[in-house]
Amino acid sequence: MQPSYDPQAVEREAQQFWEERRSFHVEEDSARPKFYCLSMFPYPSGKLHMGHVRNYTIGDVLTRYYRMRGYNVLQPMGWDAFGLPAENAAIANRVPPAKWTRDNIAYMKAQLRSLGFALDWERELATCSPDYYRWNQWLFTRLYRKGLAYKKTGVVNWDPVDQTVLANEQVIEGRGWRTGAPVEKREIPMYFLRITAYAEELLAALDGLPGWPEQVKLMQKNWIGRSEGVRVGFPYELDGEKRTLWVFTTRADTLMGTTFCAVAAEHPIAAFAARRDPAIKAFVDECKRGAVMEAELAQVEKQGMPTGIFAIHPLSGERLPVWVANYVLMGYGEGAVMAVPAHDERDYEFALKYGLPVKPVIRHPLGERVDPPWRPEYAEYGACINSGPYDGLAYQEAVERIAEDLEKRSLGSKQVQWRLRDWGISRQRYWGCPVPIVHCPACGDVPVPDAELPVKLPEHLVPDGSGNPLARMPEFTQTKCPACGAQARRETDTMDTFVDSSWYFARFCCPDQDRAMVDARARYWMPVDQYIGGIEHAILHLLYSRFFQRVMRDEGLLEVSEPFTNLLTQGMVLAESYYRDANGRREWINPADVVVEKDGKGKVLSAKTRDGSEVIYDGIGTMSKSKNNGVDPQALIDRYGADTARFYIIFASPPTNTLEWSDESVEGSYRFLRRVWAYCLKFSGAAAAGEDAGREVRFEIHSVLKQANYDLQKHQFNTVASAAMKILNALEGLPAARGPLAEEGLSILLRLLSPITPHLAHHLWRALGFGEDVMRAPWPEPDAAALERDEVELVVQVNGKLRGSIRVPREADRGAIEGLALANPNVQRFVAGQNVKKVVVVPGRLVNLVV
RNA sequence: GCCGGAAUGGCGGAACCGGUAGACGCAGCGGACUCAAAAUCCGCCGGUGGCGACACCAUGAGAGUUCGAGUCUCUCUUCCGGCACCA
Repeated sequence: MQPSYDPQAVEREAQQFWEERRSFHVEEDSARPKFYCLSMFPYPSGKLHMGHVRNYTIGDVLTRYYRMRGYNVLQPMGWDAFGLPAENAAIANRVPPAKWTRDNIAYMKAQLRSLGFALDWERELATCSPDYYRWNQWLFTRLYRKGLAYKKTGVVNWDPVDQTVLANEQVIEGRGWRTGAPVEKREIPMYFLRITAYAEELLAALDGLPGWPEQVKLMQKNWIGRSEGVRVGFPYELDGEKRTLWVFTTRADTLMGTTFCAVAAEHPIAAFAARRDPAIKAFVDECKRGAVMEAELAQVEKQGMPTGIFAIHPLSGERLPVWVANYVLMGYGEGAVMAVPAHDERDYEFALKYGLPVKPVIRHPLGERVDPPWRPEYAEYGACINSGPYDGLAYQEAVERIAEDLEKRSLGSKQVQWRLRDWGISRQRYWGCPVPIVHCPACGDVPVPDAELPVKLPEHLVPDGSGNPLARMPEFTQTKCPACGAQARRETDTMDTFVDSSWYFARFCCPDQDRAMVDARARYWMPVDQYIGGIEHAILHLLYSRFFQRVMRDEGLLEVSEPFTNLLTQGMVLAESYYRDANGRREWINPADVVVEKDGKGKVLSAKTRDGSEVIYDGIGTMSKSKNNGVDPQALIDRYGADTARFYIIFASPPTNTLEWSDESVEGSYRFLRRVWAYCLKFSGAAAAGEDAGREVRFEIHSVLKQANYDLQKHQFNTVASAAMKILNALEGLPAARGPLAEEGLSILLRLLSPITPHLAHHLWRALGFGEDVMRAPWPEPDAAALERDEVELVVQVNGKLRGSIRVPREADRGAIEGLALANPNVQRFVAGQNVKKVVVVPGRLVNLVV
């Protein structure tokens, strides 16, 4: 053995060993249980960031652990390679997105290799490859023919100066990121996938996912948003023509309290009113300005205008004014609401602002009156009042009766409403998968036939920020109609990159299949047994993938309905940020360049740059370019090696928590690995002693191992790293450097470490002669005999407060325990002269005397 | 605004079913080794009081359930993630 730990040499040697043996290549094998372990594939943004390293380290720990437990483990890797950043880079550097993307992939792949992940690189795929995206196109044409893909208008952010559609991310405070021009909403034709057709199933099936975190299931449930209510029609007249204004409500019991109706700015009534009244037109135009983000819309001040149109209450016959209001969303329900100010907070605020009547119709916990300010009790359920024939009815009954009465008049019925909207997949961008449609003047929209797929994206174009360069390329746009052969124009929109990532996990099972989207191998590997990725994907990506899995199932491509059996959502990686004032602007200083001074207790006194100028601490937050607080994983690997990086990331925090970066703790992890090396060195050089003392040490090692195995099941890997430290501490306490117990303990330690620090464990396992390949050794299990004890320690409490402890034989009965507890001198002090009313004995833990 | 989380020493975290709060590590302090430094090793390390045995306080804040609450219930505060075109 080398006298000191040289991570670079150890890692080079281990990686070479694995590569020569194709250690991570797997095939279908019916003799062993399969385990498909998948981490979310990266967007090739340039270089790995710490979040990637964390994600893939967690996945790798699981992969290596399951391998050692005897599973046939698939862990693949690929590239989510289409997307906006490549176009931004193209605009900035005048490089084609294809080249930029492929260069990034090459660099990041080398980084992933240097981290020693047990990845089957023979399955690598990139979504920007025609071999991959042709199956997006193929599936799209199937869905189009089934009506599960269709065209309608959708709303986009429009930059009037660049004449370009902007992503939400490109809208900064309501303005275009490059032009600074106020962004407008614009309606354009787009293709949609009918995810709502699967809403019911996507919701119901959440109950069958015990391996998913409750919080994610709850978020998806709320996102899908099933609500039962009543669709209500309010008749009105426009230019003498009879029409009905439809609304949806979950509170039909409050229908008699409706004092006005409100419609979204995009609603036909608003459009009509705007045509005859310039003031309304100005207001509607104002509502249509600004970006499409819901978070922004929900926070603007509630505003509205009367349209001058009146609708008739379907039951009372009252004339109700119809308003346009900015808080009504066109995308949800009917784009119109019945307003019941007495029992809805938003309606109440609006009514108060514009002097509209408030009519209480529910007896709420505070009584029958509704007086300002708004109280949440006003919205609670209660018996109907001021509601004519419905007076006295409770919620459920009132809804039934009102729905019946509406149905008799053909002005409503009970209905289920979903919050989930169909998925608009058209993007007016270049670097994406072309939508395989041809527009023919005679035949309309014609899907591209299978034989002509893929519709290849030309790779040499360089976008400039205005419009889609594909649209300016006649070689691409001009084509023949596949149906009639006439001159036709090819669609230039590309697909949302979420389409690419909604089925890549199935393609990893058979990436070389060129005749079908997936084959029988996908039926062997799917579903993914363990999926690992950021919590930020809890809704969109995971819901789209569940949708695609079902679509592919219904196409006969896959058997199972759920793509991911178990889900682990990792926390974000955070870092401190520092800035100094540079002429009124904040100049962000990378934490690596900041020297922090602390007081005797470790509290931060001051922070300075290396050249001595004072900087201001801005707290802890996600690593971002804007705050210049990113820690480059490469610097870490170069300095300490991959194993230290991996160990630190696992040790610092449980996988689901945020991880706060600390350079000092990295140093501590490195120190531990050096200690492991030093101990092994001492062990290898020592003569074997016959016996080493230590029933206690053996008990310690095996109980730590037992706990570590339990923690692995729970995916609490930080305490597994702690367990490795505890075992080393225990071994270092042994009198002899080498003996049977040292040997046993070391073999446990190295196997326990091997999923976390695989290179080090690989090297030491071989160097100490335990075997050829630690990955092929069985996972260590605690020895029941080592865990047996004759005596146990019990804590003694008086009235729940700790007063002492006693040692009792393992088999001691209640009476004996009670006697020993009372005999304890300190316990006596607190019990003396008082009646013991009750004695609680928790076996193996404590005795509580209640006096 | 709506939906979902989180909060424990100076710091990251541990505490399995409601049963010894602070495992393991970082930082800090003291010491050994050294000409010196680094590295390494040993000891201390939530707060207050006490020579000490020990006592009291303490898991974001406030209430509640319980023999016993970091853990369960309610209210609140702060921070984080998502909100459909960032991925």
